[in-house]
Amino acid sequence: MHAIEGAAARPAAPSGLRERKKRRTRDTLIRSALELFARKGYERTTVDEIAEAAEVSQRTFFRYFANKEEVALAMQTAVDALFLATLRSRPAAEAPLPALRGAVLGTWDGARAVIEAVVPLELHLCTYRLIESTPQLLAARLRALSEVEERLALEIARREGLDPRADPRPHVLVAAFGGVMRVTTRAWGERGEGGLDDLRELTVAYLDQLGPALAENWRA
Amino acid sequence: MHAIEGAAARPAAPSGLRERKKRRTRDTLIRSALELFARKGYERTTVDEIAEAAEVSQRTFFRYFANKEEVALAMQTAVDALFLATLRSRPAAEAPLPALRGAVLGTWDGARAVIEAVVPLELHLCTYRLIESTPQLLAARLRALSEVEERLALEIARREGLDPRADPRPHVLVAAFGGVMRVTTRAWGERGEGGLDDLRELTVAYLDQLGPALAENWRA
DNA sequence: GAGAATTATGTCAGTGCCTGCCAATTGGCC
DNA sequence: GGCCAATTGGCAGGCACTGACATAATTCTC
Repeated sequence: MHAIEGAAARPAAPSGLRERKKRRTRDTLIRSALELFARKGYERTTVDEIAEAAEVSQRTFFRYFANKEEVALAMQTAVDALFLATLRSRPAAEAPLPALRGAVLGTWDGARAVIEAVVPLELHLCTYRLIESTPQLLAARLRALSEVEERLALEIARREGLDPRADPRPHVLVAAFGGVMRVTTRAWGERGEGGLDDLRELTVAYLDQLGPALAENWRA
Repeated sequence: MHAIEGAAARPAAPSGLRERKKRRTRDTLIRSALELFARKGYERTTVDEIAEAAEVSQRTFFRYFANKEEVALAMQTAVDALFLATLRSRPAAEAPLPALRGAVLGTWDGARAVIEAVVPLELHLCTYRLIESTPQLLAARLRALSEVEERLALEIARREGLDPRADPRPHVLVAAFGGVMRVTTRAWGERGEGGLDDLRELTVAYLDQLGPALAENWRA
């Protein structure tokens, strides 16, 4: 095991006993961690507790996750990979912003399956709010998002046949888009309740405000 | 001392011997830390070394800064406060986006003075790149920026007489603006060399791409 | 199917960040 | 000088994380 592999890593999964066992251990670690985090909070949960709940040693935990943050953000990372894959599958004729918008809306369906294969959906929604309310986790999440944005920008540049070093538009577009997505997630989290459908709805509403917000006169 | 106070905290600084000594200790800690970080890298510098260089105990270090990240980002925090103050001093008639743009450009001048009162400008520029290249610092910086953005959004809402809970435009605008600012800083850092003037120039160039990047057809 | 090669896991010791606690020192004020 | 309040230092300890080595489990090879 060199690094954490995306959900769709290799074309044909080796799927020996070893691989399946590793996947099970990893999933168990994630589930144990998210449950403990939801119950006692992130900072009040020690890695030792997570390892014990998953019935492995602390050292093994750190062989699966580089740090405590990584296990907390594991499902978000999986969804990020799905989002990127969805964008790549968009028709080449589509303009950049509609492609991003379409990809984000198209991701929710697949995301549900990816998540529920590991943890209950309810627990994942709890984690969203946990991240927003835990400074250290929010910081780590924002950093991960900035890496996603970088890859999105490269993909947009590729689609448009541009050199991302020469033309700032891919990075600028993705930065603006990413900013709106974060604000959306945050606003959704603050609303307290609400499921994935509400988040989807809010996403549309906020993205539609991007044009008007940049307009000179808001009173028009 | 309850918390870190902005550069312009109280109307009349008490300025007793005690206060001056505290400020000197704090500035010395920042300078010592940034020098060590620039020389040996962030992770390879221990808090003990910083404290020793500033001739205080480790315990005292943690009375001035909540953690190691905070001292690394101290100057950026000061500039953030200046930026917010600059925005507040903008004419009320100005539209949101021009006000943000004007504030960011107007901040550079004052920033130079604020910085050089504590550390050499050159060292501060080094720190910018250090942050970009140190995962933990970048994460902390992004989180701090998201807090700044929240306050910016509230200020924009106030200027426009809007309820930020009801109208998403302040948050959406600031998120897009903040995203572009981060991309700008990043691009500037990757260019290797370049001073504050280059950053200012790049800021203008990137902000001007915001409209075009959101347009449907980039080939027009 | 037995042994060899590979890989995952456990144990242990150690470093560094950070905190609570209490004693000692220092500055402010009469 | 002498009292009060604030600052500081030292110490013990918890927790995140890492390197090194031994052990146990798979997979490979014949």
